[in-house]
Amino acid sequence: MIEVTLKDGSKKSYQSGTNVYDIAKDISQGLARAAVAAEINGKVTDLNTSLYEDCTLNLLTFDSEEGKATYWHTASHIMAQAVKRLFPNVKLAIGPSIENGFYYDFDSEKSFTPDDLTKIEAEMKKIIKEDLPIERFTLPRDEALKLMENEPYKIELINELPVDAEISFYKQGEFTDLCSGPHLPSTGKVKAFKLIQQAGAYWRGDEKNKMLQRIYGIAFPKASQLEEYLKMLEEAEKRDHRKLGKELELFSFDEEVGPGLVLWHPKGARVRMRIEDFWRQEHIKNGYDIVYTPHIGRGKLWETSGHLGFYKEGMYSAMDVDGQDFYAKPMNCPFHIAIYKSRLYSYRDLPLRWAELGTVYRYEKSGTLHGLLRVRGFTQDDAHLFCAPEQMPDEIRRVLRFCLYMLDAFGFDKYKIYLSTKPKEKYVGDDQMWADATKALKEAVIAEGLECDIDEGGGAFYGPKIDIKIKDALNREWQCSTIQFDFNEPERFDMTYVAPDGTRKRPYMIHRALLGSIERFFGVLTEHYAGAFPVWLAPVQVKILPILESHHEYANKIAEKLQQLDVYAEVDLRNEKIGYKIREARLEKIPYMLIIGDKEVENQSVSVRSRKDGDLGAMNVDAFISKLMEEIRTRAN
RNA sequence: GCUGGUGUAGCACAGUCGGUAGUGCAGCUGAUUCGUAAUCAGCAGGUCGUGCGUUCGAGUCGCAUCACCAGCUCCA
Repeated sequence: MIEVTLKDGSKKSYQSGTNVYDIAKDISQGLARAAVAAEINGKVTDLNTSLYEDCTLNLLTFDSEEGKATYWHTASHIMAQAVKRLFPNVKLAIGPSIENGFYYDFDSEKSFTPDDLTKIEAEMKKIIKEDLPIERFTLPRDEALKLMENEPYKIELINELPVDAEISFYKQGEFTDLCSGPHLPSTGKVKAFKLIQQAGAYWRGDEKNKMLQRIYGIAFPKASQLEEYLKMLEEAEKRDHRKLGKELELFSFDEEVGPGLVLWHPKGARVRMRIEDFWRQEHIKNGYDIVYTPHIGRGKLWETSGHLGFYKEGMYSAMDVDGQDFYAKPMNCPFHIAIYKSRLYSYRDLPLRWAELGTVYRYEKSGTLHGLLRVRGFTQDDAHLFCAPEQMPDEIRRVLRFCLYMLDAFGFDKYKIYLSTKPKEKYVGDDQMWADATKALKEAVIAEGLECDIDEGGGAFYGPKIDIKIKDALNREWQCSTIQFDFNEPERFDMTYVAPDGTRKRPYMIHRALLGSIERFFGVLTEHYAGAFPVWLAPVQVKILPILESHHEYANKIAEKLQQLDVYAEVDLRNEKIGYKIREARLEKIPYMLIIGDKEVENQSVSVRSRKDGDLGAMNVDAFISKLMEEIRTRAN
């Protein structure tokens, strides 16, 4: 007999060799039905694992992260089995679970059409109905290779497994796949599923490799959960900044102007100006100076900076100016360095913090453009910090704190921080510099009580960096803030400062963007607020709705008063019913509506309707104004 | 750039078997003078993304191209 300790701490005895699934049934039929995998002594494994020793056992349901992963992984195997049945010549690559569902990559002569996906779905339903038991087995390497002799990608994977690795397979009916598991006990466990889309994907994510056919899917234990998920996607679509940008007249693209080139409409520009005004104010408060630099620069500059060597594919081709090459800037740094180089700086002048809302142009592959989130011309909220080595750790902490303050001001409380360290091969600067800089970055993150993912070797060749990514409506991460060391350019431009001992020393240079690019930031911000910007950012902050023509004069007077206070106020003078005007103002997501009728004119008051709380009743005009101004001043969310 | 999909009025969409285009909203005009999410009527609006081809005839079929959408790769 063995003793099994359950999650709640209770212990039960079973015959050695008892299957986990049977234990689940012994605990309760409901649990057995809901269980998808088991955690034995902390290790996630199949439900039909037999136990031979005392252990702790935790039964995982779909609700757990591991449970979902197992469920989706099995769904991907079912899909692969269906594809193999329908298209026997297709070769299998890999098919993992992902954050939202699963995919499987196939090497197929033809790509799958939407029609094929329907057929595959039908075949999957059959496989689920067959309720094939899923069995795990292991093989020694030579036998494993023999078994997979017709699957070249699997051969490649087996050959790369460490010598001592256990090579496991999962078999369901006629279908066997190399897989470490775990899996559901049988195919019938998968209930509701849907194949979402087909897409091309390079083998191992490398552009140089063959493009495979990937099919994405999602699965749930209940049909209602699938429906809910699909509904959630629909809801997310409503928050899409591209859709809102059109509806709220914030920005547009024009085919004739060119892809990835943003046209900011008056309403979008109003929001942008508020962002930029705030940004400028805060930079001045934080010890920055503002600089302005040109949009193009001589070829020589980009040669010195190294951009023509390392970043050429991101730059637009040269324009001829009096027989010389000039390039549109993909980055602002060489110009800021040029300002630095215009005179001699002493250690007493450091640190220097120079910021610019610098508009840059970068060539992005056509397939990567995405609304405001990836464009070809954008304005970075750029700054460069030049400091002495001993000032560096302090500067990093400062800039990180500033960064978090900015994100917080815009209501972002969920983001992910990545720390990228020295690349394995190509890099500049000595190891000590890299170590110091990386340490400073890491300590700054820790000092702020935050966590970060380490992207080992993911730094640029010129220095380590911290990136902060924010998620869009569909949960996709977009890099906004970035703090990057640069060991390259100070060297290339031979930047120096005079040290206390009179010698020339090389300053540390740090690139940083807090919002990233105004375009991208505005895009994620729009999705974050679902277009309902807080009062301080709203393109129309107050809309005044007179009921009758006789109220127009008073309404205009209030609008004027608000405009004098730098408030975006509009009056709806149309000959429409009040309900209609309110409906439109609501669709425009305007934070405050002032309804003006006989009563208001008589009492010199306004009836306030807020976007958030509805009808607030009548209010003295000055009382409303001070409430509004306070909300703007505090940038209430 | 690659794989697949989409492109019809300002916006959201319909358009059968190939027979020269419709609906709703918005717009304009008129009527309506009204208190917290849509008053009524009339009018106007389109080289069906663009080009070439097949056909007696193309929004519809084929090819090319541009743009957009999802994903891959890349990145603020």
